[in-house]
Amino acid sequence: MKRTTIKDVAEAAGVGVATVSRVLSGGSASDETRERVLAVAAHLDYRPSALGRNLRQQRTGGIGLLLPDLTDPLYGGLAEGVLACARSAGEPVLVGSTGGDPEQESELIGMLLEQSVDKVVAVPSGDADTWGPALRTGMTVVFAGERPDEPTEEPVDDLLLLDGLRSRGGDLARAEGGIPTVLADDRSGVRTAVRYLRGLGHRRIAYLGGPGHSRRVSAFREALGPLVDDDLVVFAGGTRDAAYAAASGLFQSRPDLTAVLAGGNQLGEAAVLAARELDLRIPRDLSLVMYDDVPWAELCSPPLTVIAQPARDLGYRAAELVLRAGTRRPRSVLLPTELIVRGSCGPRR
Amino acid sequence: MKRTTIKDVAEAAGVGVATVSRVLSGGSASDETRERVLAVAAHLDYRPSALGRNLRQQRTGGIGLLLPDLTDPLYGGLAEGVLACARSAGEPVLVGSTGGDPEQESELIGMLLEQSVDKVVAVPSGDADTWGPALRTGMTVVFAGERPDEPTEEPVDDLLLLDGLRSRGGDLARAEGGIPTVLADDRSGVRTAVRYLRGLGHRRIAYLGGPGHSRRVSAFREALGPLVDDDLVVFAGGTRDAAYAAASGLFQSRPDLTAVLAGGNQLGEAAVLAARELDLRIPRDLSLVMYDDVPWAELCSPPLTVIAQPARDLGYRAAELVLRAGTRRPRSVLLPTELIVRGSCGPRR
DNA sequence: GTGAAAGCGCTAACAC
DNA sequence: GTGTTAGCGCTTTCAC
Repeated sequence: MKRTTIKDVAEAAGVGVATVSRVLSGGSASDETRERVLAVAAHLDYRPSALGRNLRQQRTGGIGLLLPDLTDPLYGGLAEGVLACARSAGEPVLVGSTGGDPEQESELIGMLLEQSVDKVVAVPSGDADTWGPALRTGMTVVFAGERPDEPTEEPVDDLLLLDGLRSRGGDLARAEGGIPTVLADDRSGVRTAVRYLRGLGHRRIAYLGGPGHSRRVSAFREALGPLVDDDLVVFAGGTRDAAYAAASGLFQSRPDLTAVLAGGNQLGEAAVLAARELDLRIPRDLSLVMYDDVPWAELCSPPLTVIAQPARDLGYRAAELVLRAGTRRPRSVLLPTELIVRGSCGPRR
Repeated sequence: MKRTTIKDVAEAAGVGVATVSRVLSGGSASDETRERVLAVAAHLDYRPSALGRNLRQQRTGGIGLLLPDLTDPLYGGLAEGVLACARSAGEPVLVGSTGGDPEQESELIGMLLEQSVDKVVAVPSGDADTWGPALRTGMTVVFAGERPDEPTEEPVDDLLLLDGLRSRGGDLARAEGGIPTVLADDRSGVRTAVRYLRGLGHRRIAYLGGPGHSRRVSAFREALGPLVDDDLVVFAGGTRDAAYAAASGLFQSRPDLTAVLAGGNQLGEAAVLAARELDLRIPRDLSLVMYDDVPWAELCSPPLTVIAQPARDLGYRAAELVLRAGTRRPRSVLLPTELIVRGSCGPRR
């Protein structure tokens, strides 16, 4: 099963390969030639080989997408966004699932490098060490949805708010070693949620977090101010089991808490399950706000009050950024979150 | 930012390029040379370019993955399976999301062709027409999770049951124009569910289906026998809205039905929502069995009784098949389903 | 306007 | 055991 090459087309059309190449990439050629070439190409069902082109041009085109887990609807949505953008640009997308493990992430970066993929959108799991090699090779990378935890998390508003609603000082790029990032506005999302909870009378509010939540946590601390109780800020590993264990442990050790903010949908799931197991009624005994407006939040009983992030947009914008890089100087972007009030929060009992 | 090539390594190691190539692909070389080459390669952080190799070898390697929607946890799980298998084989994966639209599917196939990807795993949306071009070009394709509807659906057990539990006559490959397929055992899954429902006393059982459900429907009809009521078998398009409309319409037009089998998790979601809207209590007024054991099924109230398909395995096995093709003669595979009884079904009232 | 030819990074013959 | 060389399919000078 031999593939039709540019040479075949050239021969069949009685022209040189260069002419075919020109015609197909919109270069100049006499109308007559162009027509003939096009006809022949169509007739032979010719498809230019991306392999040959890319090798020649020293750039693969195509964008890599690395994320922790395709099973999580948040990342699924983000992936859909990336795919949508890539498709409209005619670029193929190479995906890898890291399981939240920096080591696997590192391996996958290696694989992308090997494939000469030089544009990557990632929901990062590793830190600077993991991404160093990629950057050093000249990869264009854009982080989406999350960014690596930083040793010292300074409470600086260093992002450019989307739509120019508000321009903030500085540039995230610097802080990130030059990696543009598309994030949901966690600070505002968390603040809104905390205010809502406080408005309901809650004072003992817990944060149930996962890996990479330093920004959310700092926003949480900031929003809660002097009310923070460090024992009420707990972190779970990346797995469902770890999340459940953390939630269950938290609820058992601190029966005095009256509200929880779950930093992600898997954590929310764990919280619901753990609460049910311990016979804590939501929202009577415990108010719950969950990050991510996944479809089941509405089906849950009671329907869950959530902080919605624009999953798909996160991916779309990141892909845009990575494709535009070089043309436009990439800037980080903050996308708005929304508090969707449903039925999982009640007044402090 | 120039990439290190095999030539650089060769020069730095004082050997020819062929030697480097040999050493790196495990060919023969003297211990001394091998060591030196390896050392130099490591030192230069050399990564062989897949581009060069693939062009030379006339096969891209890498597998394409086409599915309707990454947002659906079923497909997410399937994708994870494919990725896991591909990774252990060191193959990159190119994904495309078709939105269930044959036209987009067709375009994406074209893109894969252009990339010289010759192995693809797909949850197909289109039919023989859509996949013809791919096959004609010599692509190895394996369908997973679903297969194109066939004009005449004959109730023949033409699949090889997994684990040799039971060997069935014939070979799906023929019926599918030679395309091996990895499916969940819908016949048995549906039969089990229907029996369960009938055991509970239900007689007016509806099937809420989506695109590509011909196998499930025929299994449903078979399991229900003379009890089938054609008005109780309804189909929705691929969107959430369509699913909701279908569910709502069904419930309103046929208040006499007492049980529903939703043929997919989005349909199940729609059914729960529509029932709630119409103030039908589950399971008191209406018993529900849903296809796919998604995480939220357990969080729903009441927790949903489901037919679980091994999403991840579906993908993993399909990837295995597509990678092994050529070596082993590909055979279609049926994976078992499981009825997980939770709280969404009750006795006929 | 068009063709010939170089060469992208790699592997597989083929010589030595 | 190792080096030389010829392409894989394509784009891109550079002559004509």
